[in-house]
Amino acid sequence: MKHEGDAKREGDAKRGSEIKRGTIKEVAARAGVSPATVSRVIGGTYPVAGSTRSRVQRAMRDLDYVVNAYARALVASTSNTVAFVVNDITGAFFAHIAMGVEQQATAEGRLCLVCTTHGDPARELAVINLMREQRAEAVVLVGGAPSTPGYGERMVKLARALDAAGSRLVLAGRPSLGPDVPETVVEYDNEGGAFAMTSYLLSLGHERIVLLGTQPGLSTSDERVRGYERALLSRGLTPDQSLMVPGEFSRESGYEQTLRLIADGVVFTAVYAITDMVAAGVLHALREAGRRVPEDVSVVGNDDIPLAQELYPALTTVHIPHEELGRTAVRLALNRADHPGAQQRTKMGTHVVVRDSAGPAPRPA
Amino acid sequence: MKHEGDAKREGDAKRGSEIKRGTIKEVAARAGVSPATVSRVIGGTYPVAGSTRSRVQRAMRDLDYVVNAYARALVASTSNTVAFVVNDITGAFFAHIAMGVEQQATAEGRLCLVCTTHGDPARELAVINLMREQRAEAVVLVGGAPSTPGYGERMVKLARALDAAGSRLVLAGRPSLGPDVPETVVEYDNEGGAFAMTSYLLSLGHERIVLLGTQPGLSTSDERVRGYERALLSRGLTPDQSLMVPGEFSRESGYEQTLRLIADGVVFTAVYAITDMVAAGVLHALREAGRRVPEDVSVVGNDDIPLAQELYPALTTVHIPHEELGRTAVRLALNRADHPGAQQRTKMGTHVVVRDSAGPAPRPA
DNA sequence: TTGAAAGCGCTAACAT
DNA sequence: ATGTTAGCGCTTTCAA
Repeated sequence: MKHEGDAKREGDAKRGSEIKRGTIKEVAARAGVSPATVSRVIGGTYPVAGSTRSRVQRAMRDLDYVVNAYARALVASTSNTVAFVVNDITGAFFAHIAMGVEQQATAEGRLCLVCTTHGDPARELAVINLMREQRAEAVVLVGGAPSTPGYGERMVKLARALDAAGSRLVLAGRPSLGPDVPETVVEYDNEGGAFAMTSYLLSLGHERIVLLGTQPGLSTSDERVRGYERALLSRGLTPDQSLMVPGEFSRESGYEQTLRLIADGVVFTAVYAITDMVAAGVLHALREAGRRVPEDVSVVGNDDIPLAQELYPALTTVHIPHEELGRTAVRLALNRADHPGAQQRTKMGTHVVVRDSAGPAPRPA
Repeated sequence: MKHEGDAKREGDAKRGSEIKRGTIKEVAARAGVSPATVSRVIGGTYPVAGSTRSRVQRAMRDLDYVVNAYARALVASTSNTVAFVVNDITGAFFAHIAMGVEQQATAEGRLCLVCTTHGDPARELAVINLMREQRAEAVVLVGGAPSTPGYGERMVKLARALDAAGSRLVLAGRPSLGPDVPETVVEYDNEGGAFAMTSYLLSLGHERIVLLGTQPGLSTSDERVRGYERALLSRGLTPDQSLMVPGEFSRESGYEQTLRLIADGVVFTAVYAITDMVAAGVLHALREAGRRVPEDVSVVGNDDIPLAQELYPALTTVHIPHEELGRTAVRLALNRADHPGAQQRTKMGTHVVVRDSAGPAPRPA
């Protein structure tokens, strides 16, 4: 009905022309052939006489014809579409993975659907169903997973449903749902990165290292916490709960929590911000508080988003191969039919990138 | 054929089950009603007896049924899809506009298709055609337009083609194609922002202001150049070609061009970087060269991406209402049928955000 | 090499 | 309130 309205109004404005979407039939009529022949010309995968072909092509050009992707998808029962679901396109972390996803999808001749969830698990589930309606060939979930009760089971169900329909659930940067779930997962070594980073700080002589911005229940956060604790323990240190401070993955949170730590008189010589964005806030707060980085306090981050290089001092952080991760995820998912034996679960490496924001622990005054 | 292969392999793995996508017919059979009734239950816009309704809903749940968006779109001849075409999702500038687009599209019940062009006009044209196939309700082009010869005409053709098919070409942050083109354009006041920023620097006593990163032919760049020149002229100053240096919209370019200026011995007291990213490079180069900001040199940017606040010193820049722009673009495009009189061309305001990177011009030594 | 016809899954008249 | 029928635009047997 909406389109009726459309047509009428536009009709008034432009001497009675209806909304016309050229169809294969019209092309056929104009070229004096049957629709089937036009279809064959379009498909290109079937013998058509040269003269007929050019007549048809001519007609298509004259009518400025474009195929109807829906009609085609309906009969082909494949959509050439990859969907990706992201927390927030705006964040550099997500954006770079998304970039990889889009690149690979395009390279494989697919279109990309995006949806954002803003961290809402319910919305995530809803969105995946939308993608199911769209018959997306793969649904890529980007970034850390919540672990609210019941969430896991529902995801498993969705994974199976997608699988049954010939589609695929892809987890990029989040943990597997279980051993028997039909899924493609590409993780990165969160725990290893956190372990390496914490070890690095320890090797610089730091012992009271704040881990800032933990979010219990979020996979990304939990894994980093584990790496941090493991590094401490392996040096014979006991993780101090008062040094592990929860917070959001945001600049503001980093800023506020740091000010609070200082106000509370907590003693520390290094801050491991759980995210580069958080680190940005930490740096800001320390500067305001008159503490020098890295002379008085060392600050490190995690993710190695482009911002890390721009911060002052340039941020030492854990590098994650964002784009590569996105590309791999899509590649695995789309080619699984052709390589039945191929591994559908991969973990990519991470490593510490040393810049200027961390230095030796200051001597106790 | 690809799916045949799929099915066979999966079949081998999982005791002979075919790929099955539940259809409305199966639901109907299970509920003991006709397909039409199921359709009515789904649509919800038609009277159905309570008992029948619940039987149908039961069947849908049992079969884990989801509608086929393609079949639906085919008959409804509307896709519920908005496409957006972007240079590079990774850039904060694009990402924030994209965010606005996605938000509004979602709010209006549409799905989002994304494509990236990486600045290639040919690819842009190709992508728009893809969107035409997808019958997207609106195709949103985000960011500055190239002005290669012939490009304009082809865009006009596409705008008309989309219009004829009931779709809409939307230009977000790029100039109109012409007065009689069926398009929705939401610009922002590029020239005004550049004028205001340049005036601000002039008012601080700067006279030799470098404009760094111009790209002749790119709409965004050209407009900013105009604003810069107009501000100078209105103070009786003549724009000095040697102070307008071309470059890419990137950090690296800002860095290199600044070093080159210094090496060449060009005299200046302020740098107006055409983009915040460029400004980041400028700051870096100046720091390396031992020039203090803002004491020795003032630096300002344009766009007000989040990075601007993180830079040290925090960057004075021109604010652009990115998300608002994206939202407005989609809103106008989707609601044009309901508000036939509504303006389809808008220009949003920009303004200078004063932070710490610009100060009074230094006294000549 | 080409055409005719069937049908993909759904909705929307038109009947009942 | 529900069922029947006829397509939407395309691809794909099956014939010719």
